[in-house]
This record gives sequence, C-alpha cells and structure tokens, in this order.
Amino acid sequence: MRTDTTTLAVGRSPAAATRVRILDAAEALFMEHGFEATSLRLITQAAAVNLAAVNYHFGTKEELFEAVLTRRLDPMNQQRVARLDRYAAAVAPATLGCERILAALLIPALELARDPARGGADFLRLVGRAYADPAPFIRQFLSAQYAPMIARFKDAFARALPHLPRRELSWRLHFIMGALSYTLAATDALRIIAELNPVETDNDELLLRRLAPFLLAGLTAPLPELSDVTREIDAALPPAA
Amino acid sequence: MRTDTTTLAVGRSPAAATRVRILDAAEALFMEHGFEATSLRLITQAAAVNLAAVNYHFGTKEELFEAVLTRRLDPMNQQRVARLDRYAAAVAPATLGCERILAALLIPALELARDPARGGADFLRLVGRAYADPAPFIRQFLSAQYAPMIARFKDAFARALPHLPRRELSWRLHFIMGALSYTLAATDALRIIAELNPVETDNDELLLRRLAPFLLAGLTAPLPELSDVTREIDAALPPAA
DNA sequence: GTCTATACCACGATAGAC
DNA sequence: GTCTATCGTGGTATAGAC
Repeated sequence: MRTDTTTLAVGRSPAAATRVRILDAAEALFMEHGFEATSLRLITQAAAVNLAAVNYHFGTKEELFEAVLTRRLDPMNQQRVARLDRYAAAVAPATLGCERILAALLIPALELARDPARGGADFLRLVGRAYADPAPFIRQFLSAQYAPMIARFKDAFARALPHLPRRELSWRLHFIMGALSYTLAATDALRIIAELNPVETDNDELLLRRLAPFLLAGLTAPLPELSDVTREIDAALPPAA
Repeated sequence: MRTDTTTLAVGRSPAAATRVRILDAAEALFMEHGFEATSLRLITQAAAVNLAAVNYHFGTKEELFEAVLTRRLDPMNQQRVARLDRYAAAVAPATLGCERILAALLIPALELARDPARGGADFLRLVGRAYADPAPFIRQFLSAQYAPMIARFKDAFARALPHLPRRELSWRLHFIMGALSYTLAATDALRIIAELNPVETDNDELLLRRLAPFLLAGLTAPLPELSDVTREIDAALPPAA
C-alpha cells in the first residue's frame, strides 16, 4: 500500500524511489502540457517505470495530479500562514496593515517562483491553470487545500479593514486570488495586451511586484455603491427581468 | 464544403441545420464539462447527427471549439468597441474617463450574461476557462480574437491616464482581463473564500458590479515604486541570484 | 509489498462506400 | 452530404512474477 514517504524519499531504497520518480516526471510534464494533455504512458516512460506503477502508487491519474500539487502547495501555504503570524506578532494587537498581510500572501509564492528545485515559476503557472480548471476533482481539491490558509488571511484583512463589510471582503479576496492565479497561469497571454512590443519575458518576480500595488488598491477601494462604474452600468442596463 | 452559414441557419434546409445543431450541442456540453472532458461522441449524440459530421463541417474538435467561441465572442467584442466609440463621441476629445471606458468593457459582457439565448452566464464561464487553458491553439485563437478590441481600449485608457507609463498600463490591463476571466470562470470556487457561509449563488451581474470598483481602483493605483507592498517584498527578499 | 505484462473499453480521426 | 468501419492512443484494472 502507498507508503507515506511522499516528500522525503532520498532515494536509498529503489522501492520508494519509484514513487518519487513518477512524481518528478509527472510534475515536469504537467507543467509543460497541462493535465489532460499529458498521458500516463508519457509520464511512466519519462520516469522509466512501468505503466501500472502509477495505478499502484497513486490510484488514478487524478490522484497523481493531486499528489504533485500537494507536495509543493502544502509547504508554501504553511509558509504564508507562518509569515502572517510573524508579522502579527511584531506589531501591537490588531494593528497589522493590509500591506504586510498582502506581502505575507505573495512572498512565499515569490520564493517558490525562484526555486527551481520546487518547480519554480512553471509550477506556479501549473497551479494557476488548475485554479481555473473545470474538472470538479481539481476544484474540490484546491478548496480543501486552500481553505484554512484563506480563512486566516480573511480574518487578518477583516481586522485591518474594519469598515469593510465581511461579504465585500470575501468578494475582494476572491478577486485577488483570481487575479493572482490568472497572472501566474497566463505567462504567454501577455501578447494579448502588448501586441507587438514584446514585453521582456519577465520572470514572475517582477510580475508579482507589479501585481501587488494593483491588488492593494482594489482591496482598499471605496464600496461598490459609490463607484461611478456601477452607476454607469445602472444607467445602461435596466434591472434584469 | 463548409457552408458559411455560421450564425444565420434558421434551419430551413436540413443540411445547414446539421451544422447549427452541432454548434448548439457542443456549446452546451463544453460549458458543462469543458473542452477536453467533452467527447465528440457525446456531442454528436446530443445533436442527433453522425460522428463524422463534426469532421466534415468543422474539421477537428479544436476547430469546432473555436467556432463555438467565435459565434458569441465576435459580436460581443464588436459591441464593446461600439459602446466605447459612442461614449467617446459624447464628450469633448480626450476627456473620456476611466469609469466609462471600463463600463464599455463590462456592460456587453453583462448583457450577454443575462441573455440565455446566447448561452448566458455559463458561456462567459466557458470563455473564462478557455482564457487560462494551456492548449496552444486556444491561446492563439483568443489572442487573435481579442487583440483588436484590447488595442482600442488600451488607447482609450492611455488617454485617460496620461501620467501612467504605457508599460504599466499594459500590465494593469492584463491584470484586469485576468481578474475578469477568472471571476467568470470560477463560479463555484467561491467556497474557497466563503467557506461555510454560502454566499448567495449570485448571478454574474452582481458579481461584475462588485468587480468593477475593484478593477477601477487597481487601474488608477499609484505607481508600483511607491507601494508599501513592494517595499515589504524588497525587505524580505534579497535581489535574485 | 513492489512491480510487470497484458487486456479492456472509450476516445479522436479518417478512408471509402453510399 | 452522410454514414460505417477501422486505426492508433488514451486511462484503467487485474493476474501473477519477484
């Protein structure tokens, strides 16, 4: 039965090494081609293991995919929460600002992005894509994976923005995670925006540095009732039937 | 050969009707299960046509997918540009504000979202998912589909925000399209944010009304050099190797 | 426990008959 | 224009070797 040597597996025993070799090969191929477009036959061939080994160690292709994500995501989300706790401990109670909370959310992602041993920026792109995948198993998995971390950050933001209704905060946090995921996922979609001038294929680091102020402004924006855009929408669209 | 009765096809001749029946069935099934997870056998069965009819009328499954998107997206993007032109004509030259430009971008999407005959909100979700799809053919198709529209809006925003460097504007427009796409795509991912309290399964209309102020604030945010978040990132992360 | 060989059915695509 | 037959490849399951 599936030994719980998920991450350690230094590769002493060839037995445990099989599991890790599959994980590594699957990660690289999923990053390159996506989930659906990557066949188990390609993965097992790259890992130099038998096709049935995936079924034995992970069950299905979907469970293999979840294992690939968990291996990197779980530590990263723990780092996010740990950094949030560290920031909170360094200031007076309930005085932690939005800037540092947002930084606690982004910095561990940046650190992962510049660490090739953990997949680097390509792995974050994989996560971003998974975040928008229609497959129910992916959505459920990511929900469970992110829920505790998100809950912690939502509480922190709620304390930093006491005037903002909880409901509104939920939406804005949703937009933030969406913009972050999409930004990471759509590396080559930049051409949609910058048609000809080939923006230097920035590493995700610079990208996140540009994203942070954008997200911070949206997070601290006035309430939607006051916005000129919604007034414009109201003027153009009569109430729905 | 593929008759060019893409949209009309009122269904007089059974020949043209086949093409539209495939289009309708494919649209519904792609919306429900996504591109890869929808088989041609399921589509042709739902459309009550032969399996090979897809190959005859559209070529490949990919081209069928593009036809499904084009049928709705092309008119919507034309409406966006038309509305932008209308707004620009109503004010003095170079005085069109960000609010109305953003409204021109969002209102046609809202109109489509509340029109079941064009697929409604589910179709927008399909587009949002496609926007983050790793498949190269989808990215290329959407680039070509959106490029002219985006270019028009980028010019408009550039006039409204003369102080903002062009490069920075490109990034922010990228973030806006990302947040928009993701928000549309991740209808059920709301639970990631609002764990237990089941936010009313809002129609996309309310969702976009909440998104608009968020995007407007990000668009008009101070330059990244001034942000506290980037300073925080700088403090935590020494320059990359 | 770990791994392998192999069989199974569904998939996208196409050639050729009608 | 439409259909049937068929090909190569996909994920999955299992029987049995080490």
